[in-house]
Amino acid sequence: MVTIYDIAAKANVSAMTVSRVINNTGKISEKTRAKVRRVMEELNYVPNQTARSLVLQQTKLLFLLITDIMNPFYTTLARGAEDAAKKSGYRLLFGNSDESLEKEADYVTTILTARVDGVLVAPAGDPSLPHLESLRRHHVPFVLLDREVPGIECDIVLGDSKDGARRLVEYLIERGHRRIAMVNGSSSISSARLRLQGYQEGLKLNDLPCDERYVYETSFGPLKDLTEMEQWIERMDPLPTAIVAGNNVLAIEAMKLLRDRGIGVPDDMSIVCFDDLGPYSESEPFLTVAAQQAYQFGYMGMQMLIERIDERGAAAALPWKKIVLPADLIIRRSVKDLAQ
Amino acid sequence: MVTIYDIAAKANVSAMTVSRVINNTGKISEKTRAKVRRVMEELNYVPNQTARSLVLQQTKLLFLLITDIMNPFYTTLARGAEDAAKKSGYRLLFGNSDESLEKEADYVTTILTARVDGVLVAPAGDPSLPHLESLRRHHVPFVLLDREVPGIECDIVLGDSKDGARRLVEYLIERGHRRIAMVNGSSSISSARLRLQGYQEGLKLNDLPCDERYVYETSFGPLKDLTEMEQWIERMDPLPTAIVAGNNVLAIEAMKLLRDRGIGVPDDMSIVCFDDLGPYSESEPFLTVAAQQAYQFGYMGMQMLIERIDERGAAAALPWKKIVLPADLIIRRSVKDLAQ
DNA sequence: TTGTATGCGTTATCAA
DNA sequence: TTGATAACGCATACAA
Repeated sequence: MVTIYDIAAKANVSAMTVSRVINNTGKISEKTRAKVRRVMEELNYVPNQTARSLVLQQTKLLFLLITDIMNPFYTTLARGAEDAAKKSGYRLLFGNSDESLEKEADYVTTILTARVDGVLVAPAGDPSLPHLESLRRHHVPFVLLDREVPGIECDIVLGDSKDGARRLVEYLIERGHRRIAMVNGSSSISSARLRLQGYQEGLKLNDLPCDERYVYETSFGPLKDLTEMEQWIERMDPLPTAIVAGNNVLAIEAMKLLRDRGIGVPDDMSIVCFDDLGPYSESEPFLTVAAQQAYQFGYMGMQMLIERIDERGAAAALPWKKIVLPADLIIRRSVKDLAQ
Repeated sequence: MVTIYDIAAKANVSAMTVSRVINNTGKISEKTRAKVRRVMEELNYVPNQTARSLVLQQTKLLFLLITDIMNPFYTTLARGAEDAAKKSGYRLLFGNSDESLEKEADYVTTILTARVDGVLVAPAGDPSLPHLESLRRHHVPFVLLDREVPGIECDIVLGDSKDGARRLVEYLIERGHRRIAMVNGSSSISSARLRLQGYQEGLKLNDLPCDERYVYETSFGPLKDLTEMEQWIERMDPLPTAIVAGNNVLAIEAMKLLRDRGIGVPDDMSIVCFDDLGPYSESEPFLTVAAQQAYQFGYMGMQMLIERIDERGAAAALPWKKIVLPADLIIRRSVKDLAQ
């Protein structure tokens, strides 16, 4: 490996002079600067970030941990985070926890040992608490995305899940739907809980009963086994006329199951969901969604994180910030108007 | 930061003893081992990978560079790479070049300075050559994915693009299509070139003319501006009865444009494409595709990479390996049978 | 404007 | 079975 000493020797200067040229610090004569530069090019020198990090105690590396790399919500969010990080001269690394606490724990280890300067985390759920405490204990600044974790105070970017879910339900009710079911993510996830609350609130505000057989709880993540959801659909009698899905993945999976049973959307069943579908949002049946501002989640979260890092060591710590982004109701064609 | 010396002091041993406990090397009495372990827990010690990498000259970190994090082909591939890396005790970091040479160059810098042990690269295209040469010059083992780059010899996992494209065309011809257009990625990308060749070959084998006005070249990546593609569609006279898309992104975008002009799929226009759509493969209109084994790309590529890393320093270097994975033709419902 | 000495946290080597 | 010392590649503080 070519080191700063190799450059120094070949350029007839000290290692320090080379270091100064690399970092543009101190005063260097143009002549030596040019000479050093030339030798660096010749030898294809690349500074060893490992050594640099060791002495500087910072890596200029940020980390984004998402829970489902197959979900357009998170990939769009990743693009936002990427752009914001780049703008501030940080590099960004990704990790994918797959909604698994175990993998999340693994990534926390990576993060800790890699000594990244900060982390953007979409936690797997409430049980992620020890992972976050671990980050906190080791003074790794982090910003939470999309999900709150009871027991930890921190900067966070959230969507207005309750409001969004309520609006989805009200939209359905306005179109004459009375039997509205919900398929949702795990209740150990704050956003899932809020979406359920919003759903229930929407029903109550319109004097509709909350039949718990119409609510099915599973995982937001990549679903391996759909037989349970299938059974749920079969058990519902009478069938609902509409289903609210807690996120886009669930909506897609539910639609597949319905289709397999000859139940078409929107003719035989209406479906709405949280989160848009990225590039696939305009595939039939043009799902009506409460679209979260995925890109902004990443972009604003990253800004908060970098702010937090830059102000590290400041006399008074800033109070924790919480950004709540509204969801946009995008009306497409997955809902049948029963009121006509 | 808690260091190995803090542990050593509190446990009344030397730093070396602590190091041995951490790494399970050398002979340690059970008593001291237990004592050291206890102190480590107490102080929440996490080894500093930065320091460790500096002395060991290896990071146990692998890198996966993809070109489009929004594309299910790459996210599925990423899952495969992740699984294979984990199996061998490596950690995996992701980067997203967005089909941009500039961002790719940036990530190469990250890779070089971060001293990762190896890289899986889906190159942006032929102009990626200098980036790969840079990796080679710095002895960073790498495996190419999905695209060849003329001028560099290395391990690589490819799809059989030419064969897949030809089969897509032949499928269309069998169903009575005669005017078949193609929208494709940049000709600076090997897989795009091969898909074009496969398309042309399919036509020629069936004595159909290759009208160059029926071929439109753009980018595989996130498309910002669709006006050019729109103009291409308008210019074609007569309209083709079918379009072959060089990848899934292009198929989706083309479909949107067609739909906006009132041209329905498959009734007014048939569409097929390379690459499946992940979770959205069963959205209407159920695209017929030449599905690549995305997960296998990642999994096998990662295996080759790790093999290469493990055998570094071996007397005789292994010859370069090339894996070509066939594409599976998945028939769904985006093609109209004109032959009936 | 340039150079010397030192330390970042860890492990390899050799000695005890 | 344990410990002292040096080294990994770089930047800070101070000296020249």
